[in-house]
Amino acid sequence: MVKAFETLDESKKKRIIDAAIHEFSEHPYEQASTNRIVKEARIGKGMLFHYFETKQALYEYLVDRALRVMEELYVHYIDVSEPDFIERMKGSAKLKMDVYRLHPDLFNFIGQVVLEKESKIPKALAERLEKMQQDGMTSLFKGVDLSKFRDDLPADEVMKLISWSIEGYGNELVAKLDGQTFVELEVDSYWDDFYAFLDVLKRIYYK
Amino acid sequence: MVKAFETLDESKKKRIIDAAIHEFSEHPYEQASTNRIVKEARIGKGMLFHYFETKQALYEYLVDRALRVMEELYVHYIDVSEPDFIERMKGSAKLKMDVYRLHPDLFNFIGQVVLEKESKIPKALAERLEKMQQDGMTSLFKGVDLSKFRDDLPADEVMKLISWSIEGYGNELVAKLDGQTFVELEVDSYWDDFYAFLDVLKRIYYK
DNA sequence: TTTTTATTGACCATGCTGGTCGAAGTATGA
DNA sequence: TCATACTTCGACCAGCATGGTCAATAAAAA
Repeated sequence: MVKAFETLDESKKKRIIDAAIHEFSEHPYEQASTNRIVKEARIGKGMLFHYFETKQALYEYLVDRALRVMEELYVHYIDVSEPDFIERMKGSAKLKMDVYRLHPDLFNFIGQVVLEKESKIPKALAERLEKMQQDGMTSLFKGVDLSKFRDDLPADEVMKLISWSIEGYGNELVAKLDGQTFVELEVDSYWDDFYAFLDVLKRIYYK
Repeated sequence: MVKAFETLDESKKKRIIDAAIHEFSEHPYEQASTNRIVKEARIGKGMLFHYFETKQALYEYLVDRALRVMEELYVHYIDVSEPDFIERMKGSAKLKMDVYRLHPDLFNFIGQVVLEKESKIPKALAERLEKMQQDGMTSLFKGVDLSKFRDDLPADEVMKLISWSIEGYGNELVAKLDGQTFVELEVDSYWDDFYAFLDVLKRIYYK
């Protein structure tokens, strides 16, 4: 039962969750292996199935947990009051980065859950996931001060163009950094470059 | 031996290649199943291993073939003489679409090959693949008439921004069309929209 | 008819799967 | 000290899918 799991050593609990999230973030549900999970978590196979009745139960526990973490973060940290679109995107990028630093595997895990063709999660969870995606979308685009945009283009087109540009910038950065272990000091300079890039976007898309 | 395979009925040969490419485009090497391949190709298991000694040999044959097709297409159809960057991107998008229409699974297959972590292909093939990616990149960016660009931004930044915008546009379109079977007639209107979008980009990034 | 070639799919050893369970270890309490 | 309860382990299970083989057959050629 999950009860037994909840009253566990905090560190062992973390080890198990991390191992499981890691496994499920790298393989789709069917391919994810409970054997690898217990190995990485350094526990016996029996324990995992003592805490969680089935692989499926473990998976649902993880999805619920991941959603909880994300909901928490989004509610607390997203600044919907910022009317400047690009500034809002900046905040969102920072949030994303923070989450990534705090929970490296969480993003990929949720990504896998979304990708899953035949959804392995019960309807209630699926709906929470959907809602989160929806909310994330609207919180980025709603209540923006459109008057700042150049007015030879529809505002929604401008916002799309800005998002795509930022996305492209991010992808390029990730590709460039891939494999590198980046020193703390350098990080700041990456942010500075990013801010400069955002200023370029302002010059292009703002009045 | 491959010899036997080459002298095969053209239609059966195609059935086998298509089935194999399909399988390898949907699963990474290890997960791809020879059983599914022979089933889809409607041949006995024995035949596959009569034509190709091992799964690995089949895989290499397919990679070689895919590279050949792509090299052919790129050489014949890319217009490196077009100095207008956005027009060149337009051509590239059209080419991509044509290839996709002609060989739907080929793109995904090559994608899988590139993704493969521990490369399953011998060095010679890997180098050809690398070269193709390199060439594709340079053929897009080399010899462009930079004087058309607005001059308050470095030319390479402009080109990146344009590429990212087009990529974003494409992704959105694909997401929107996902699952729909699109009628021939509608396709033209999608292209029209795309051309209009390219004009917007010209307005933004050209003098 | 005989010989050669093309083709099949049942079969094999192997390896991994989610899940079980008896046993051994540890803590608690009398 | 002994007995009871709770953890923890990993060998083990049946099931399934894998890449690859090969004896048997069908088709074609001689």
